[in-house]
Amino acid sequence: VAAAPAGNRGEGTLVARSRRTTLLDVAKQAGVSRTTASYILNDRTEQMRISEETAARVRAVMDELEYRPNRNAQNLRRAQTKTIGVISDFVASGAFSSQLLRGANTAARRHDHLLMIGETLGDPALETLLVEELLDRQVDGIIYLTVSASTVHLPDRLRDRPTVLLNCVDPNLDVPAILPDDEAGGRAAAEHLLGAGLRRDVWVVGDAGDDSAPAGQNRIRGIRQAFRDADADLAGIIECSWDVQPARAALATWLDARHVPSALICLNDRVSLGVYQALAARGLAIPRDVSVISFDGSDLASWLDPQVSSLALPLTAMGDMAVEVLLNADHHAVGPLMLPLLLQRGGSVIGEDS
Amino acid sequence: VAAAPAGNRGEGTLVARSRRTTLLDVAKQAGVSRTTASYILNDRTEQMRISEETAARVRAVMDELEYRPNRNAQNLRRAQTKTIGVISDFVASGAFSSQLLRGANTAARRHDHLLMIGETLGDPALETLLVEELLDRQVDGIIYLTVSASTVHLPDRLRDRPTVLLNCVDPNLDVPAILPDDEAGGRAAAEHLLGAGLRRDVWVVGDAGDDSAPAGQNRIRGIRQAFRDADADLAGIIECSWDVQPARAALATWLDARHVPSALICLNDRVSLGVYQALAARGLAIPRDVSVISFDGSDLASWLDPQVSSLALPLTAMGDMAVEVLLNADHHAVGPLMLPLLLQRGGSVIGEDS
DNA sequence: CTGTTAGCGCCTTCAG
DNA sequence: CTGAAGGCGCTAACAG
Repeated sequence: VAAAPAGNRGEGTLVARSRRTTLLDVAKQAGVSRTTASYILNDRTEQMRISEETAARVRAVMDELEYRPNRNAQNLRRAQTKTIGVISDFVASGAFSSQLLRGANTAARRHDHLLMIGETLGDPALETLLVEELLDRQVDGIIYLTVSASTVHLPDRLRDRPTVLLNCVDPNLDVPAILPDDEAGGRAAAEHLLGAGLRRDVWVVGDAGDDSAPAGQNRIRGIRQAFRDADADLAGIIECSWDVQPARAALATWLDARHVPSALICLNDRVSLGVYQALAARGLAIPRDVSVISFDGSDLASWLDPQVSSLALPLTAMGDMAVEVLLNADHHAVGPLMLPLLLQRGGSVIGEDS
Repeated sequence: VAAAPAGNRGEGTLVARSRRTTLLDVAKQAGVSRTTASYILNDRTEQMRISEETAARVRAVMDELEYRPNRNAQNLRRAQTKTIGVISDFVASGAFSSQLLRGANTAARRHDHLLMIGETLGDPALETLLVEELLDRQVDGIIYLTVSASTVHLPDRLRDRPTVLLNCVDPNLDVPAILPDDEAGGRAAAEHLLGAGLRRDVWVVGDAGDDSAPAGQNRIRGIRQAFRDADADLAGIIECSWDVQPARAALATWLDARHVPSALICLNDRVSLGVYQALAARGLAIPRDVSVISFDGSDLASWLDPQVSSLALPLTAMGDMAVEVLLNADHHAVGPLMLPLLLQRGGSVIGEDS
């Protein structure tokens, strides 16, 4: 017995787990043919006119034996894996991508799929590698997700595979893409202020960004539209990058040089935090002295005091839709699909009851 | 020819993608046997005494034909998949789990593995289902990750599979677990204050939590130890749950009833934000009037003004280590493995230069 | 180094 | 409903 081990693991590095029960085992145990068992396993009893009782019997045996089909065998045979690949630049960038993932995950579950993720960390070489890897594994489709830059260049290998862009677009719009409707969001934000009677001396905080990240431009365009439609005037833009410290600093110097505005539209929630800090340092109260409205609808929005009203990105819905589009192969419906931002009310706009 | 289609897609729903090049194609093209090609593919040329030149030739053909091995076939044959399953309760809960995932992901890459993730949303039924699903797919191991409760009951199906617990432990400590060393972190936090001469009137903000989430207890224990060792006294604990509003409210009422403390130890960064808000409302300056130190080292810590000094959880390192332990099958090294928290300096403690 | 043979577990004709 | 047969693409043992 002591000498046995060397012999019985002749199968290279193969794990010696006790052989799993196979479909043949089930068939034998139930006294039917492997063929029949297979049909029952795949719920194709009707086509083959298999009686309900034998089907039931076989299923009982499957339960009893705790039979589980070998996914790898199925995969090999069917050349598909009930798996969706996700290529993402930064999975770890906060709740942002996480929520997209959650949406995708639950939708995938609905269709009996699982997600396989690869994080590229913005490295093109790593991206190529991960795409290959995913394709090798015969994923049924790929979701290309990005958090930072919104305009991307889709890897060639994906051109002829089922692919959906999530939170980004490709210059040649020949692939379905799921995006937030920032322009409509901008309109909604502005209309919310206008509805509260804030028609003048309203400023945007944050810069428009460049073409590769058009969210800012779109939001601002929507804001301008709404003001124009209401015959009101957007006072201007206080330029700063979209983060806490820059916003804090920019608003502080701006307040030194100017006056107290009636309302501020912050291009994201982090900017809002900076704005809150700068206003607090001046002893200005929100919303009594200044109203604030924001974008993103992240946790941070609800942490501010008072909570900032924010147009929430439909992240989970976007992730969800990405999977649906991918699996329903509505590849005819190419081009961007825009989901609306939803106003998440806080108490940062005058007249609001939080 | 017009009648052909009905016949040639007899293979059910099988996708009709032009047949990929197979290992046999490569072998033929290179004028060697399939066997040889296989050995070369798997870098086992030495064992089989295959000449360098034929190996090179075959590899050249592989490149030329853009040959990629069929992972499903390999998987079936080898009964392993170079894939790691991740079971997580809430992937979408902020940067927290995301960073764990990032660490795991890069480590997996190092070993040529990919991650497959299942989010249970805290639902036991869904958890069971996902575990089955992952096991069906023959993942080489599973990382069981949790964000909320730290003490979990590992699904039975995982007992006899390679498994690593990430950020949690199982009551029967028979499975490797990766955890942050909160007690040492607590000591470090306290020592940082003590080193700044803050020896009295130091309060903890946040409650200890229950046994299922021992982070609070551990941090507090560490804090007490350090104070005891320094012959100083921890003044007490201001109880509140670990979130912004509760902390803000608790500290506000506490300040009403008491006095201005010399320093506050916040049990996480969200509590710090609440504390900052309450102090600001009283016109108290940080760190001039009150010093603050915190735990987690999240983005939020760097957003505060001044940045709060925080003991950062080693999240990516934890994710990384989880994969390493899993793949190196150091399953002998069972029981918890604790990684240290690192002080991330802000400017919230008196005498610190931010 | 080659060729053969065998099989991983499953799915799908096709002829009973 | 059955049984036989073929094959997905790759790996491995074995006898040349």
